[in-house]
Amino acid sequence: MKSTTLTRKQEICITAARLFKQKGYSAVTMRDLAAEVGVKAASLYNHIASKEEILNEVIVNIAESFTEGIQDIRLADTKVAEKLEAVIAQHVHLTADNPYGMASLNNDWMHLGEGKEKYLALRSAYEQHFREIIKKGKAQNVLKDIDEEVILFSTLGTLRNLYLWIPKKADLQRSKLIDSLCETLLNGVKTA
Amino acid sequence: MKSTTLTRKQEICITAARLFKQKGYSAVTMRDLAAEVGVKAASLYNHIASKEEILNEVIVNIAESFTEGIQDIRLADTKVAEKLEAVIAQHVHLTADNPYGMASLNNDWMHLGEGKEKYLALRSAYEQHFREIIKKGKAQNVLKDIDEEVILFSTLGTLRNLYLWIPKKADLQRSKLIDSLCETLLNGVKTA
DNA sequence: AATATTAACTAACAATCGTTAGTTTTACAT
DNA sequence: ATGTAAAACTAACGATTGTTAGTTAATATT
Repeated sequence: MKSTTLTRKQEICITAARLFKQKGYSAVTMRDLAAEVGVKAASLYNHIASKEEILNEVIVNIAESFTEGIQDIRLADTKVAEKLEAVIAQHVHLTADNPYGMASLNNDWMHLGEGKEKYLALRSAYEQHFREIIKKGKAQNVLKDIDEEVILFSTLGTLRNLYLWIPKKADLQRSKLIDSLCETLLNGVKTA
Repeated sequence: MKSTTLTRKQEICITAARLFKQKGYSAVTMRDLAAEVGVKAASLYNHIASKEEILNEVIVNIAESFTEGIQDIRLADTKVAEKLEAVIAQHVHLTADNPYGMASLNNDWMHLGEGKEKYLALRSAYEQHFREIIKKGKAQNVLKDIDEEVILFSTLGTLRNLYLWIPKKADLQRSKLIDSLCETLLNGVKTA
């Protein structure tokens, strides 16, 4: 049943993600969501099992993309510098493709029910892959001798916030953004 | 009535901030908060006017500290490089002093009522001060010719996420953290 | 000791929450 | 045209929400 037209379920989840970004999961009611979809609240349950399932749908798919992506990057036969650039590029692409979902992933994951453990495992795995790339970079003297955790969370902090301002700068081309971010994050903002 | 012992109102707001970080403003009920304070829900209203007032109390004070601080930094008679380091240091200090409040400020500001405009004004002012420092840095060739907005939001992205991992790395000394962050954010992570 | 104030309590309110049941409409295959 | 399945609807449920009213216990002031 693959097609270019969206399933009603997909439409519900996409609309939900947009509302979740605006007000957070807990503040979005099924009646809010239904109104935005153009339907009564009860009708949503012809397509989804629960509010929580929507959140699962929104979050877990993205989390899987991120973790699978960085695993591929880590295992690829490339230099550390390229890996880091690839990680940045992946963040830009996945965020630009789904900025609303990224908001839920960042802010509403704690409201996941049965899927929470899976999400947390994916996040841990993601961070671990990232850490290993950084370790390798330090071992090869490609990266400075700065605390690994500082490098990790500093970089990740910027990348995890992309969802907040990518939508506001829609004019900025992805490739330009990726280049600027690589320069900023890897080489710094100060002149030599 | 200044003293080292906390007002009950302060105790409520501090407890609330901690819960807000865990579950978000909307998901924290007055009964949750009351239980954590060790009191019945109705008793909270002897000290606060509404749930919303608590959020105001938590957020607006911090926002004022940030904006006043960066204004001072911008207007001070210092070099741009020092200003940037001061901004980073301010973020570390204010976040370490109140990581829970920072979570609310980042994630729950949209639930402010009457105080929302004030918050948004403070945030805009903050970003504008930051932008001006960056502009000056570029004009003086202290900063590279990278898109101002990329520099601004990249740096701010990292700093705004400090609340997430400062509590997890309580052992890391503030001065060490500030140094590492300055190096990472300003000079980058790659070796020359 | 008597009084006034602060802050706790119980009980309940109207509103809203996610969700279910039962019914009617829509759309498509025969 | 007819039958079937998908998806909409109305109505309502029990639970929970923020908050108020009224009362009692504790604390401070005179």
